[in-house]
This record gives sequence, structure tokens and C-alpha cells, in this order.
Amino acid sequence: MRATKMFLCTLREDPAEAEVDSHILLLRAGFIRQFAAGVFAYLPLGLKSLKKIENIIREEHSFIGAQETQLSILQTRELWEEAGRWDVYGDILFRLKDRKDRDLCLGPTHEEPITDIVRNMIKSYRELPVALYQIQTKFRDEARPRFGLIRCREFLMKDMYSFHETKEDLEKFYKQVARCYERIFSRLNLTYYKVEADPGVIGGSANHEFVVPGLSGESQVFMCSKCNYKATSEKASGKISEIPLEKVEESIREVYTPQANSIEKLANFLDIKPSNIIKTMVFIADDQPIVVLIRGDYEVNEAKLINNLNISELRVATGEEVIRYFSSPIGFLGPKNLPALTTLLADESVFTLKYGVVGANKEDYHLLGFNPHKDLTGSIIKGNYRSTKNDDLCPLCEAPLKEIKGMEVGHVFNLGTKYSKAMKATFTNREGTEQSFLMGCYGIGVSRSLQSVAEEHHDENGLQWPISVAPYELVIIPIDYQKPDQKNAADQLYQKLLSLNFEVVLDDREITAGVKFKDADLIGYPIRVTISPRTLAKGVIEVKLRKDGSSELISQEEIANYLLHLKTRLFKEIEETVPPLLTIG
RNA sequence: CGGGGCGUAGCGCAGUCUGGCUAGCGCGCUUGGUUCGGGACUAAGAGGUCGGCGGUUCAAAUCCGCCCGCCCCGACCA
Repeated sequence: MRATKMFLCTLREDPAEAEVDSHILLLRAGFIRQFAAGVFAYLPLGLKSLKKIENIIREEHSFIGAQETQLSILQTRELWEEAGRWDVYGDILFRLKDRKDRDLCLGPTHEEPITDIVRNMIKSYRELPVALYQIQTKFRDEARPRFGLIRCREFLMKDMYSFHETKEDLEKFYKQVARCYERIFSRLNLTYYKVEADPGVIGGSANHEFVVPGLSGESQVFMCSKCNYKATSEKASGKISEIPLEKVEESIREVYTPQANSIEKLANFLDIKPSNIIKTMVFIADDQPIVVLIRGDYEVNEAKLINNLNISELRVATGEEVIRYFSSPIGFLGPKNLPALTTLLADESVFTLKYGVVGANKEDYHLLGFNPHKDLTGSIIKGNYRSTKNDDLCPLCEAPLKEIKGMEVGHVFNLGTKYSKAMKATFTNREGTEQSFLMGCYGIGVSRSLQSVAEEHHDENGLQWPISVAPYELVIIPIDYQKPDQKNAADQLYQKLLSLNFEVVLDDREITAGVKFKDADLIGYPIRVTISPRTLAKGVIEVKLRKDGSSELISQEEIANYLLHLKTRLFKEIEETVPPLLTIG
């Protein structure tokens, strides 16, 4: 491609709308353009890179026998009601009506349509397993779109759904897909972690997230500092590291604690550590109040509560609700003398205390010397309801866990029969009886991956695409294309490289060399070839790598051959990081 | 949804507090000339519903009200 014919629109200055490096650079280099919050257009360069990612995904999916489909974006309310998600999905679902006033939505994910297709078309175990995927635009009305392509309302996703006869077959395929994902992210040259995750509203049992580090605020992951354990904050089950013992009061005694209505104030007032306090939290779970006890230095993890209680809706109770149900203001609530039949849950951390401080159920008073082992009466549901924190201990090897911020680029779910049962998707098994499909679903954020690669591969001058994702592999920059000898050399090399199937840009613009260099750095072509009168006089041409700035002078006769080898080498460096395929055993 | 910031030429910004000539600056763009290894120099130009609507005023980018949009933090989040 000649630069004079390209849709190049690089920006000299950082756009005000972006703050994250990768977002700024994708805008500045002319890869994307924003239309509304979380809504983007892909410009020619961006689309080229996006297609590279898509094709890597297609190739790797073909290796595990998955077939590409394209499901409709527009979906009906009826289909969504079958699996019970029309109401559950809430505001995130883009809803619309057609001219006959029928309810429709724009697909945020495609479990329902795929299950509908398979239940109608697959009737026998002989046709299983089946794995279908699509690379499709998804719509989610996110509460807060942010970071460019990272959290969008319209975005590109690869989603795959698999259908199996047996649990074993599903588990085997699940592992193959996980490996498929590892291969894809390796080929994108992304640093990623495969971590145990929480299923959320998708449901099912086993599931793993693929997380790339960086872009804080999106996803929290806990990694063991010693072994291989990695889990998201909703899932991580860190062991409690600190078991405090101080100021032991051995029997219950009421103390006056004016205005000490928070853990911090109470700890200061009594001069003890937060870990010596038992916090009493009230939640409204499906319209019923529940009380959760937890040690003062931990936070309640709502996702864990939801999963443990098998409820669909959970929120923290308001101050008025707490007074209405328990006649005590927030901050002075405690487990002693609660109304009978109160659902009472206690996090394991509470039982690391021999004696702790609890609310007295009246304003400005707390109780010292509360013994959770003896003084907790009635039925208590013990469990892990706390968010793991830094330096909690690994559940596998007890080394300290460390928190990292990351971003989810892929997720694999073992769904079991959640959707097939709800949607009556069955087949006839080899015993001749009807059975629900066992399902898996597997997603990759494609547009998000594009920005993740940009986030990991850039410097202060611009993008540094790995060759597998770069919109073009190489740029030829003649210092002055108007000079016949440079023009000849550049044209000749350009034609030669085109014939060798290089994806190459010839920067034939009539501008100073500096601008061409700056643009090349910003756009991030992996290889830059400079045609200069200085080197031409010596019969050589400069070849420079964007990723490390290294350069070499190559003779004009050797240049095409050299570039061919260089390109092969760059691809090979990436391929060497790709783990082997898992073959079906 | 709560908190904060912003909206003036294609892009980045000043001007708003303290109302007052024809709304500025840099980059980019157009034309001519000189340049050509890291966003050149020079001369001449084009380009604006000051986010929108309403109000106050002799006079509004500037003050007041309502609305819209974008960004950041939080809540939320396959």
C-alpha cells in the first residue's frame, strides 16, 4: 500500500477524551474513532489488526474442530424468557420494540439462540459433540464504558458453545478450549494468566478467566507467590493469615462507645486492632434480611454470598431497614439477642477469635468479651463470605497471596445443563432415553484483546505491534521520494516485497523524513526500512526493528532475502511461546 | 446511580472568576518559495450555531435555570 493512497490520520497531540496509553495511541495512530461513550468505529489500520486477531482465533478454533457460525444480533424476548434471563439481565440489555410493538433485544451473549438451534437440529448422541462459535458484535449497555475498547457498549466478541453427551467429554473439551485460548493469547504476544473464576450470572460450575495484567480497576486476581494458584477476587479462598489475641476479656461486658459506629472509629476508641472486632452486616437477599458476621479487618464478598445462598438478588440494607428489622442503628448491631429466625451467617474469620467485640444492639454501646464459639446461639451458616486480601495464605501451599490488577480477555465456562434444562434441549442417548445436553461456553473479547496488545506493546513514541497483530508488517521510508535514485530503489524494493507476499507500506508522501519516522513509530510497524541517499551511496539499506530499536545495514542485493528471514524470525519468536495443542485422547 | 472534571475551528488549549470593540493562540489544512535522517522555515490565506434551549442585561463564550454529551473515581460488571 502506498501511504499517499492510505487513509492515514495520525494525531500529533493526545486526544482529550483518552487517558489510558493504549487508548490514546490507538486514537492518535488512527486505528479507531469514537462516536459515543463505548461506541467505536474501526478505521482501516484498526480493522486490519482486528482481522489479524480474528484469523488467529479462527485458525486455532479449527484445530479443535469447532465450526464458525453467525447468529443474529437481534433476538426476541420470548427466547430470552425461556432461560429466564429477560428479567435477570436488567439494564445492561439493550431493549427495543419493532413496529408491531414486540420486544426485542440486541444480543449481549448468545446462549439462548445457540441452544435453540441445537435443540432443534441435534436429536441423537451420534451427532455429538458439537462446538459452534461466532465472531460477532455484542451489545451491552454498560453502566460505565471506559478505557476505549476495554469496556464498550458495542464490542466484538468470539463466543463458542459446545454440546456433549457426557460430563467427561465436556470436561475434556473444556481443557482443549482452555489450551486453545492459551495458544491464541500467546500468538497475540500477550502476557496472560489463567485463573479460577466465579461463574456470575452465566452460571455453571468450573470456569476460568484469562486475565492480562494492567489496566487497574477492572479485574482483581490473587496469585500465590510460590505455587501456581491464581483466582479472581470473587473466587479466591485465601486462608486467614492473622490471628489476633489482645486485650482479652473473658466474659461479656457492655461498654459505652459513643459515636463509634464504624470499625475504624471503634478500633480507635477502644485502642484495639480491627481484627478483634466482629462486624455485623445486614443484607437484603431476595427481599429477606440476612445478617452476616465477619471479622472487622475483612470485607463481605457479595458474589460469594450469592453463590452460597443460591439467591438472585443481594444488596446492603439501608439504615432504616436495619432499624426496622433489628431496632438498632448500623454500627451498633450485634449477634446477641437478635430476633428469632433471623438468617445468620458467619464467616470463618469470626472463629479465629477467642473473644471479640460486637455491637450491643443499642446506640453507643458495644459488648466486649464475646466468644463466638460459645455465645453464638441458634442456627448459624458458617462459610467463606469474605473478600480475600493481600497476604492471606494460599489455599494450596499457604504461601502469601498477592493481588494484581488485570483485565479479563477470555473466559471458559462449564455450564452443565443450566440452559439445556431451562430450554428443554435434549437428545436421545445411547440407552435410547432423552437427556439434556451438557454444555460449555467460551468467550474471547476480540476488540478488547486488540487494545490489550496495544497496552502491553507500546512506548512513549507509539505502538509496537507484534508482527502477528500489526496492520502491516513493514514500512519503507524513502528520505526524499522526489529524488529519482531514492524513488527507484524504494519502488523496486516495494514491488519485490509485494511479490514475496509482504504486507508492506511505501511511505511515498511528500513530507519531511521526520514526519514519516514519527508516523512509523506511532503506527508501530514492526519493521522499518529506510531508503537514504547516505546509505544508498554505500549500496546498503537500513533495517530497523520497532520493538527494540535495533538496526542493521544490509546490502541492496541481500535486502529482500534478509527481510524474508527477519519476518520468519519475528513470527518464530512468537510461535516459540505457544504451548502445544491438546490432542483428543 | 453517587462524587469530581470538562464542552470555544479538524486536534490541543487560552479567554469565563471580575459581562463591553471585529473571540484568540499553537498544531493541522490551502497556495507560493526555500528545505529534506526524527513532527522544518517563510509569506499569504481558508476555517467558529463559543454543546443546546430558555432567562437576566443597553450588551452574554462570560451571570442564572433546565437539558444534552464526554472523561475520571466509586457502585456495577461473562
